[in-house]
Amino acid sequence: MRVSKTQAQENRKRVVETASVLFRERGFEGIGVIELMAAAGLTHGGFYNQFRSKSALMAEATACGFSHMRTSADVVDFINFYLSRRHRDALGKGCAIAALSGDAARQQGDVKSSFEAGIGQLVENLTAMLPADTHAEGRAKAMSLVAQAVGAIVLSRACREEAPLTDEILETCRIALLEQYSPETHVSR
Amino acid sequence: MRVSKTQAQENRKRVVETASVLFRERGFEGIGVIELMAAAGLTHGGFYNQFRSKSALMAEATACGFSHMRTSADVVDFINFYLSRRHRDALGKGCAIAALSGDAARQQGDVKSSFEAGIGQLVENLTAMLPADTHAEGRAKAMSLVAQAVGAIVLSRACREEAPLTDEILETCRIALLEQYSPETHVSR
DNA sequence: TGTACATCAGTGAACGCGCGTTCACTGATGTAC
DNA sequence: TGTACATCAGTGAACGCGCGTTCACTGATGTAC
Repeated sequence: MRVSKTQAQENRKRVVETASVLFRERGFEGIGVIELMAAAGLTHGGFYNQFRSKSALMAEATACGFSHMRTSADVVDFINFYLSRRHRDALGKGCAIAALSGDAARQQGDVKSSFEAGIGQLVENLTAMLPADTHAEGRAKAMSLVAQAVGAIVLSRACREEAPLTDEILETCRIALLEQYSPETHVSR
Repeated sequence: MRVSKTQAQENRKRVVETASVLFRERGFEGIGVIELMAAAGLTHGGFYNQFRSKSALMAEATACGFSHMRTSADVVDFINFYLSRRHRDALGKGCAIAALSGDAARQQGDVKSSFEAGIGQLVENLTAMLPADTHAEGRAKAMSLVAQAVGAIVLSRACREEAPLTDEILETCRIALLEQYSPETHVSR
């Protein structure tokens, strides 16, 4: 059953978006092509009409999991969102960097390139928000911030949800980051 | 062919240690029972004499990838080692927290418990090395440090090795951490 | 100490299963006239 | 505008493969006498 070109485009887009969520939730190896296509309301046979391989979809789907990040108004906003229980618990809707960096380390160049772009963009966005004498200084600050934010979420997620450590890491790092990057703001504990 | 009890103990230990390295290198899903046992010089059939399941080995093998961490003499030592190219590139011999936290988030409670213990121990070790007025303050500092260190390695590893970003993240965070946690020491750039 | 036998660490074939990928087919869409 | 046909997005069976796990078996170890 052939489908109109616009319909086909929409289907393709839906596959990428569905994959983006499911990869973040379960990892690249945690979801297969068949289940993925079914989740997008299609059967698996058509997959290779649209994508060269599963790996190609990984690269494309990952790239689409970064864009959400731009919604933060300022650094305080970003820190409070990124290091929140809500973000930690919403794997599929959260930051792809935090959810998939570990997996990315074992993937091919195309997937890693997506991550470089995503990390680079996040760092740039934050650089623009941070006060600094030089661009280099701002960029260095942004990079430290991102590393600590990503590290905190990753560590927090590696703990059982009933373990006190999972919240302790998140809260401790959130407060530390607010004090470091926005010292004039009152830190709510 | 039965084997002496001490030999059997040694074999079991070798399996755990081999698994510990291979899991860090390839992830929990990246290596199977058959290849794993072969790497330890055994065949796969005996696996279930020694372990309840692959998942049980994951928990045990992970725990054994944390102990290396205690060799650092002080915080400067730790930071310079942890955020080094050498550590980043030696996945199998490096810190299990950095190598497997992403995978751990999708594992069962037993594996996560191992991570909690590993993270907790690393934080404690660093707390003892950091100057602080109260234990709570030292612990908070240690946690921030660990989050940034782990985040930096994870992000660095998600980049292609030829991408400038991979070294930039590592060096930027290393310098930032040295300045934060050991301000009196001269930072070598 | 020597002999007979039970134990059990390790072997390797086999299990069902889900994976990524291929392919002949279907039938609505898009196009040439 | 209407008709005939080529295109190709999507279908679903099938492929080989490697996975985690099971199990009947082997034969040296450990033990009871």
